[in-house]
Amino acid sequence: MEKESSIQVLERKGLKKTKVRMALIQHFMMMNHAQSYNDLQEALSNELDKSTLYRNLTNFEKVGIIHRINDDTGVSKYAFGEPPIHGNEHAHFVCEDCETVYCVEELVPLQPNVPKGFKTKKVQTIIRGTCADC
Amino acid sequence: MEKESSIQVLERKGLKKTKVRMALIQHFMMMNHAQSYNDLQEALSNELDKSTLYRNLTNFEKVGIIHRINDDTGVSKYAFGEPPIHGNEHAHFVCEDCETVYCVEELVPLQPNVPKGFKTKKVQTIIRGTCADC
DNA sequence: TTTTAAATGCAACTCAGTTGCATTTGTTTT
DNA sequence: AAAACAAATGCAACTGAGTTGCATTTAAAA
Repeated sequence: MEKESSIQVLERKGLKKTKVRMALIQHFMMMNHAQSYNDLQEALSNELDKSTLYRNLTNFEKVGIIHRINDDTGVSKYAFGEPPIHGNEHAHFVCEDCETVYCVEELVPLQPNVPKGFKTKKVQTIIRGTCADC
Repeated sequence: MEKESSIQVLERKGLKKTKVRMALIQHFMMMNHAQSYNDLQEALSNELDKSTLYRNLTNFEKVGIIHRINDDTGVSKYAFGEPPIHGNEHAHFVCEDCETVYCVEELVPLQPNVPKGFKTKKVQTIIRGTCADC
């Protein structure tokens, strides 16, 4: 399975191929952990407008290029790849030392029991601990 | 097992018994679902100062009267009771219709497998679906 | 009752994220 | 290849959650 280029990603999703988007996608493909707004700005030398970046993140999430992760910091982070949907679940590991967020395979798909009348649609898991670098 | 009063809670935790705190705790004890800053302001007729409320929430959380919950809205919610610690886990149910957050018993304590070098300390679970009222 | 420390209220601030609008760029049509 | 169109960008101003410093009040201790 060949690795897809940023251009191919944009074509496949039917989005315009702009410099900003290609740089963003290339960066996401390089990183093995989730990126915050600030991480991305820094990676792109702070040359990018705030609203442009946020709008691209929103669009990328909508079409499934990236997915948004909510750790406990109150700051959203984004990682490359489809959002975890039913049957394709994965968990997020938050390092308590360096705050880095990684996507990890979710092996045990837990079936929580909920009160009567409640219907479970999906389950999100956040694992907290220390990462390999800390 | 007798139900504890708000005064007793504050005494047990070694906190000063103020009107604001008693009103807050009484409200938390009444509600069966998590409360946001706005929920609490409304419940207290918007008579309370912003910083006072936030400082009390922070203190209550620190001593374990309430625990903070992070759903995906970016707005913190708080629920009565000890925070979920290891051996005392519970999950949070977020209704996708009304955005209400409930604490539910976590029956299956899942053991996610993480990459080599990663150490799991705790696992947080968010269940999404529809609640009994929706 | 006086003293002391902590809780409250107020105002000003920070920081993430959003919105409206003018300009530019990528893509489509002729 | 040029014109036309829609979507993407940049800018500025805004929103809303949460924080901080400081003066005043209140609960608890002496």
